[in-house]
Amino acid sequence: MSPTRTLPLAATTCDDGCAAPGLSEAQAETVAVVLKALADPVRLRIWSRIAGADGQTCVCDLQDVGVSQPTVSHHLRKLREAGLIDCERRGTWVYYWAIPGALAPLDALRSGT
Amino acid sequence: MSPTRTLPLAATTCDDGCAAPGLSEAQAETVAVVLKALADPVRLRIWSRIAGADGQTCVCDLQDVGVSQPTVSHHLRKLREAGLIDCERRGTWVYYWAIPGALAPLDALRSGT
DNA sequence: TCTCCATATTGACAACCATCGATGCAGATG
DNA sequence: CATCTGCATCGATGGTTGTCAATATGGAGA
Repeated sequence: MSPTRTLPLAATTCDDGCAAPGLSEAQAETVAVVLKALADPVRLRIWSRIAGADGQTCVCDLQDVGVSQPTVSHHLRKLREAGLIDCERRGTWVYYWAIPGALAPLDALRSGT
Repeated sequence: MSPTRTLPLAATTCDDGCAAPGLSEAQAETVAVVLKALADPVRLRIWSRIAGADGQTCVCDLQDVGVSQPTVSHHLRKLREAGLIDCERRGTWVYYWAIPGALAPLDALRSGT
């Protein structure tokens, strides 16, 4: 209950003429999902190997990134939940590949809208 | 102390001929700094406004993103510590702008190397 | 069926993080 | 000098996350 103010007529804001709306809340949420999935050094290296591979990548080829086997599995699940990779089991081994266009949301960072 | 094994001759690994080195540990660390800074919906919206603005952006124009003023300040600090933005105080108000080329490390995601 | 191997899941724990209210600080203004 | 305002910092808190040891799962082979 503030008293009746009659004088907030002048400069309640700065005059930089800013009106840029930027990303919407929904857009930001979508992009953040991808960014969060990649925002870890270990996951980044795993992703770069899978995405940079010619075909598919066996999990057994990802065990030299410096963390334990369960941790690698944990990171693979995170990348899968973010829609960046998918996998298939063939016999004893499990193979992962990058989902095409999964990084498309990141284009929203490049400039407007 | 495992006993002398003489038979690990066959298939200890799969045969997908994978040899992709992917990002180095140092590279991953660098890229992850930028990704971590942007991997939050609120920071993303703040960044998109600052980076999308014509000139500089006054903090007072960033107070409508849905969090308290101290939280906005906290996010601005995170972005600054990550080298994405810089600021300057002019009189009563503080103005922020995007550091050119700050997103360059993200090019490492696009393909090889 | 019994064993072995590759991978996933579980449970626990320490570290980190986003958020807010309260407070501090620096210009501007009277 | 006193006060107001815009922004930053502090301290606390609940939630999330990366990590590992232990265990489960499921296919292959003896």
